Amino acid sequence: METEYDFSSIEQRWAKEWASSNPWAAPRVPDPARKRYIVTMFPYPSGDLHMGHVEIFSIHDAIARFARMRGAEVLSPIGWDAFGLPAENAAIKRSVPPRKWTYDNIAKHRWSMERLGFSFDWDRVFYTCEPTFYRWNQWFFLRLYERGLAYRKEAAANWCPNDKTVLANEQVIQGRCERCGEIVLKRYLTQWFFKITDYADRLVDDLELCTGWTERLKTLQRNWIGRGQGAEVDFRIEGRDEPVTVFTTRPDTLWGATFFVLAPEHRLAEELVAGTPQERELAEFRRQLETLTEVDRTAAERPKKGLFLGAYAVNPVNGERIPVWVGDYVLLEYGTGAIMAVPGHDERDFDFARTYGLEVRVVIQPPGGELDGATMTEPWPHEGVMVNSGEFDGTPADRGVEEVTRWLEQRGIGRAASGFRIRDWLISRQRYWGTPIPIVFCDRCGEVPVPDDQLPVVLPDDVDFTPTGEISPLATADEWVNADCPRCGGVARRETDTMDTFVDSSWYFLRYLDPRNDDAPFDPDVVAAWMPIDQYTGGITHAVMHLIYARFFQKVLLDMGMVKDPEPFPRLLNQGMVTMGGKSMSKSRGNIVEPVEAIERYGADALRLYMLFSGPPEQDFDWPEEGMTAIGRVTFPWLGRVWRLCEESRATLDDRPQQAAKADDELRRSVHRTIEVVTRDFEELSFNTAIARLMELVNEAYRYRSAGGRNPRVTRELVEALLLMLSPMAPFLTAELWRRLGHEHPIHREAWPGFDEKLVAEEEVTMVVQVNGKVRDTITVPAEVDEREMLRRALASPKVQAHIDGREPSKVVVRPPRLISLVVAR
RNA sequence: GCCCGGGUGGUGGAAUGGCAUACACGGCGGACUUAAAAUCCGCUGCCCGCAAGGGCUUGUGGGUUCGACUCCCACCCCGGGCACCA
Repeated sequence: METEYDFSSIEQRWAKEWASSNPWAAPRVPDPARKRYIVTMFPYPSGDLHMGHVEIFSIHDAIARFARMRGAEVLSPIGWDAFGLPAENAAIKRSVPPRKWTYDNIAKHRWSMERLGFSFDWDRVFYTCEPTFYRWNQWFFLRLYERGLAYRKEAAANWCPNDKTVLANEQVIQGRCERCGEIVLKRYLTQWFFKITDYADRLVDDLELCTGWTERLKTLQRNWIGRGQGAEVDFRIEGRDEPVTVFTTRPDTLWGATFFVLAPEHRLAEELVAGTPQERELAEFRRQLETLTEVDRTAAERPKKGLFLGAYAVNPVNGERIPVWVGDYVLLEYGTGAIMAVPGHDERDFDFARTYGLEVRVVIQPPGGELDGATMTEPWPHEGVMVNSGEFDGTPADRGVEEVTRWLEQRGIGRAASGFRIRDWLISRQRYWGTPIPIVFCDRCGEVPVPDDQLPVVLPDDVDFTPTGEISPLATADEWVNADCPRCGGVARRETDTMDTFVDSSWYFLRYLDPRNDDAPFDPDVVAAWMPIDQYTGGITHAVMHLIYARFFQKVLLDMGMVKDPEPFPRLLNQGMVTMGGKSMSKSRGNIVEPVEAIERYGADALRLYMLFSGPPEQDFDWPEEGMTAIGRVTFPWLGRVWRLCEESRATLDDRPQQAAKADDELRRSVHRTIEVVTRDFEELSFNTAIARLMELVNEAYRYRSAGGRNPRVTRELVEALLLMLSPMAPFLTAELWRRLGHEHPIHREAWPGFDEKLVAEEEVTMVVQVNGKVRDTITVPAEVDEREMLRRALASPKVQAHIDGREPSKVVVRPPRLISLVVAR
């Protein structure tokens, strides 16, 4: 027997054994009834792991290990999201090639993961910066291209002057670069997009299938996609043949449209003014807008500016002639870039109308109100009854929306439609360390996709990757850029932008299932056997980036017939952030806490347990200033208690008599009750309470021993159940003690303990007696006590008598066997 | 402005409408020790009281109920998302 818990040598020995044998390899194809695919968002390798990683991997690993013990065939893979900006930035700063920097960090990550005992299937590891992975990014790009889902266009793009690349909308947070915080500028560039807007409806609708998502996350995604339901209406412009369509969520207010507004950048605007006195004014108007950043242009209090174009539109519902303006509050990218303005019932149109002296007309009267367009000081954007609207007068506005839409459809001048806030996904990046886009530009054939059999387009190694902001670094690699046109064999140049790294993370979880496939991204049959992911874990920070892109990808693959599930991760646990002083840990803030010190001082088990015990997984965890010493006060001493309990039980396992004392019996009951509750805690991913229950059990075992309890069979049962339940959270200590108990079979292959129903059922319970809603006494009663007996015992209590004071209860509520509530008149 | 999430001891946190404050940290006391550490055993929401006991308490105010941290209504505060999106 060893009284000293020598965590360091124990953990290092087991870590070494596991690293060399990969005990957690999963089968290629699982038994469908028993499969559990459990994935945690793969890390980006900058530096070592930090405490956020430790928390999420500890949660993930507890889930995986628990599932295995319950008889599931578990796949718990890991890989690295290895392309991306930080590698380049670090490389520029220290003149180390990005590849080397990345691989060095992956080595650190892997060492820490093994040292922390995470039970990943190491046979399936891959890095996204390897051609064997990214060639399939290129392959998918070509499939999207064939379907018209990947396209190139000139548009105003978000440009980060610090990172010298464009960004997707999702990577711009309040006008600033998600990565570096720099204010984002607008630049007109020709860029590649994925047509995620084609899937916007499905991305909203299928949130219904994400049953294991929090409301919070679903709201985030709904807000981001921003679906507005309404109608499209066709307006004729005087002197032009083809109509102009507008989008509105309020077709019921159509009769109140008193002018028509185009986005300043709208093509139609320049066509309308061509050759008129307004031509120069419009050019000037546009020039002034261009100097504004997105932040300034959308600033809330900025007064609206507009310009009358001298043209007129015709309102299709009443034939009225209304002036056409451009207005800086109308966005080209939303809806059709053109609106019907209803100043009586829209905040922005009202402001604009008052600024330029345009007519305000009331077509919705609020209940009891008598609005007057000439004198009202604010619009009425709420419900009411339609007026001045021809045959619809008297219709309530909410019903009017539907009825007018139907009416428009019958006349062929409008139709039901949705507008979306989400924009197509801009995937081009003017940086080096990413997947080359498999397109060449031929002088004769133009834009030509690289044929499948010429993939991968390998990222060249010796490139000056310093971003200049003018051209992509790859453009300087002449030898690489110059290529033969796949179509005509003539002179051509490669596309020099690389793909957003979120392309990699949009399907990496499918590659784990067939990681060495050289003929296809994956075998659809293998994927069908493992998918969908049974439990996904990761941070909330990816709510509108990774988690939307990956869902989009999955739906494209569904349409291609490559996968069978509409949603990749119907069950998702968003663990909270690990912060310090309320701020998220980041390199630039210098508040990153790495796990090495904790592992050295207290061990991996103590650290893992500490992260799990600190609160529910989805809650943020503020790492305390004295976090290190907290581990030394909270979980480390308790592991010592477990150690001593088990080792001492081994020393006294032999010669004691085995009479069934009452204390022995009680302890056995506690063991079985703990198994019942802890099992439920694991199922609900409530690891903090699971640990609390195990602590209680250990406390009870100590009390039993200090009261002289020594029954070897009871002690053994307790110790074994304790180790089994603790093993998913503290794998090293439990593996060691399990072996010391004499087991040949490793604990991680043991079955999760079951409990005896008869032992869990209680013989005696504490009955609570309430008088007028207040607890006045607690009485121990047999579990099968009946209502009459409960009343008899309650009334026999002197404490209860003191409060009812001889009066007859006017009402008695009995909830056998735990509660009786008496009501007496005061 | 719209939409989510949250508010419980000194601290992290626990509670299918049924003993609020489990478990743990911290604090206080005791045992062991020449002593300290480690370990083991107790006590620890607030107020009144010598005590027995009583009163109060889950952001605030109301409501439903025999009974509310939990359900309903209104409000306050904190965190997050969206926001000139027609």
